[in-house]
Amino acid sequence: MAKSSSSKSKSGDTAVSIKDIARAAGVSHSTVSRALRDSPLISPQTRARIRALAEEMGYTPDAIAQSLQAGRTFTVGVVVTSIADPFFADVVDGVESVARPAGLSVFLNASLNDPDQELLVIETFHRRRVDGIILAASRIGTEHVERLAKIRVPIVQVSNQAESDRDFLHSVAVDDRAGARLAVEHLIALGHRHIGYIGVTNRPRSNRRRLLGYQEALRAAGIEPREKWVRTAQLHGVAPEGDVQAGQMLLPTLWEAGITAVFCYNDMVAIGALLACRERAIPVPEACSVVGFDNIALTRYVFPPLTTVHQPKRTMGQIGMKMLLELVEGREVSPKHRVLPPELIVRGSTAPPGR
Amino acid sequence: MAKSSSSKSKSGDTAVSIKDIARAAGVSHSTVSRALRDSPLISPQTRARIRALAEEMGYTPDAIAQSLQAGRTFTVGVVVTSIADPFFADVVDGVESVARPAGLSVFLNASLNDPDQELLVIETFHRRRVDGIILAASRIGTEHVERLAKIRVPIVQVSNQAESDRDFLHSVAVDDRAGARLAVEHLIALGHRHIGYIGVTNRPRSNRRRLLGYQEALRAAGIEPREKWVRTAQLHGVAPEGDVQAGQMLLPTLWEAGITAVFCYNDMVAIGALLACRERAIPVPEACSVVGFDNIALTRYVFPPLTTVHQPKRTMGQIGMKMLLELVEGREVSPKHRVLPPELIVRGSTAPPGR
DNA sequence: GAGCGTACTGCACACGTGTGCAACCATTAT
DNA sequence: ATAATGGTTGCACACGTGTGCAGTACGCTC
Repeated sequence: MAKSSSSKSKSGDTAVSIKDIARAAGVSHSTVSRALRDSPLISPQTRARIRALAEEMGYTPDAIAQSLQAGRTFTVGVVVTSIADPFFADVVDGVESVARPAGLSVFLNASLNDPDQELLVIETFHRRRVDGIILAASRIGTEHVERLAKIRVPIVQVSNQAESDRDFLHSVAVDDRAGARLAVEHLIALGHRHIGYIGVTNRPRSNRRRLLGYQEALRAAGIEPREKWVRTAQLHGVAPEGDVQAGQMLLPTLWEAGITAVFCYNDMVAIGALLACRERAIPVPEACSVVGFDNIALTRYVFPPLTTVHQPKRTMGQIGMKMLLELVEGREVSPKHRVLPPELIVRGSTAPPGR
Repeated sequence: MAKSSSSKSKSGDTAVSIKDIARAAGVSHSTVSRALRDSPLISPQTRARIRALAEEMGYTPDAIAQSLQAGRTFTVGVVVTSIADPFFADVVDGVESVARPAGLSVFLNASLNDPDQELLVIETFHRRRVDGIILAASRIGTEHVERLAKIRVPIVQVSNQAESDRDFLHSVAVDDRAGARLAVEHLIALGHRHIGYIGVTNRPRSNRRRLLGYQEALRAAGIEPREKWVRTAQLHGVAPEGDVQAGQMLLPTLWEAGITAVFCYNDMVAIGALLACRERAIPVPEACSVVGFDNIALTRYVFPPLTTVHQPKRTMGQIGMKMLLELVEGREVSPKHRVLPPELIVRGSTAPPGR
């Protein structure tokens, strides 16, 4: 049996098609197609016979041909800035965990945080006729969004970084302002009055919102924000490398400006701040409290464990993919923009001021 | 101009095809096809006219139809155990960095470290007629490898975990034994004589090889390995979560067995060991040295920074993808199995014994 | 002006799958 | 015995692209 099947499959270099099965069974390829798709038009006997034959000949349906005829490919494209970024690794993991059981395969590509590259990748997805696209941390601004509109494909953005609320775009993101407020209110509750913020420029939207939340929390507590408490790193590349350096380089100036606590754009920046404190022998959290954002796995393993604002990264990927599934099926999705609540995670890097 | 093009593209819900262009230009679709592919058969004037028309109508070639006719899809499939695992994130990043410029799109799927799931994903890739497959940390053993052989697709394994050196399989991996020896020799050179090993069961091949290198290094220094110095965690799920717990739970028994240093299967296990030491107030590295494996980004940010064995993860992904490119083009690749040298990275978690 | 060559274009088929419609066969009812 | 009915099956086309081959038109040469 194994011998006969192997000798049969060896007959051609290309895979067996329904035509091959049809020839072997002495029927037309239409009959084979219907038999394999459980059409009621086919008699049970021939169906069984053909299915057995297909099994024996090692038939695997050609998804390319099926896509061409059906007008759907059952694929989605995902664009991230960097695959190695732990934030997006979690998001993609969530996306994949929903897409795979739904029968959709996912194309993954990196944009390297470059809008031109991002458009190029999207163009490739369009050529491949993906059924939908997920853009993570998209930099596509108002100037290029028209090109997206021409592609008649559902698009869901996750943590998008450009301000262009066009009607055909859907999105899921965490409430950055609320998250920042949580972090800063926590520090204020501990007794801090001199609180800094370390930001970045290459994720403009979330950075601005977190800065806004930071300022709101200060004002709500009767503290007037000071310019010298805020430092922003000019970054252009992809995330993980530069972020740590940013925190490491910018903390000292804030420290000299008299802060007793610092809220950082994200966890990697906070790690950099932690390293800077260690270099300068500033005890954390005794002399300086540090708060991050994102709650990546790393935060549990550094010392002291990092107090941070949790983003449900995997869940965001799952929700985004579920929204996309709905859109692909032609259903309306509402609300078009999902904003998830952040959550404060208190660990060891924050304490009352001790200066 | 923008108006005319939008009105034209609005005419149908489906994308414009070369037939639409042909109709608009008053030629046959063959002429359009040739014009767009720069065939010398087409006169420069008609070529220019057709290209302009295609541009104006917003034509994007249908990769599905091209794949069907060409018999190639210009796609590759990548299977990893978990996308969220930082090790594979780096590998996939390397794969993608080679595939994208080469015009190949990559399908990414998770196997969750389950051989059945892995075969299922491979089956999907086969249905989609990918040109090649990359298997990371594959668990496909000798029993299932025959099913792979029937798929006439080039396969490259990265850090494969099953022993089945079949002729059609290519691979790239780091030299686990040499890496383990580097780590243990480093500890011995520091003066340690009581050295433990914490292993895992769900990555059997590399675990066995690292254990072997550990034992070899001990014997080469005249130290007889003791059974109580070796502990192995029974794990089944995906990596990042369990590994830390494994290190955390197994270090104490080794400590009580009198070790002054421990070599861990990988960095996450080592992090767990670090956490256990902190819980028990065992100073690292003064009382207990800790060495990891992989050199993931995390190791630079924990305290103390982790001494570890570097694996060129991104490079491994790139080399694997380059091998696959060669195979896809029909060229022979030699050697079939690339074994890369590891590198010892000395940081702050190792020091002379102080007990 | 006939013959020839060159430059260009269209016809028809291929790739693998799915499906509307017609045709066939067998069984049953009249 | 003939017609009607219902159950199966095949023909032919579609999806979008690429290409071998035949065919057309034109210009050149003898």
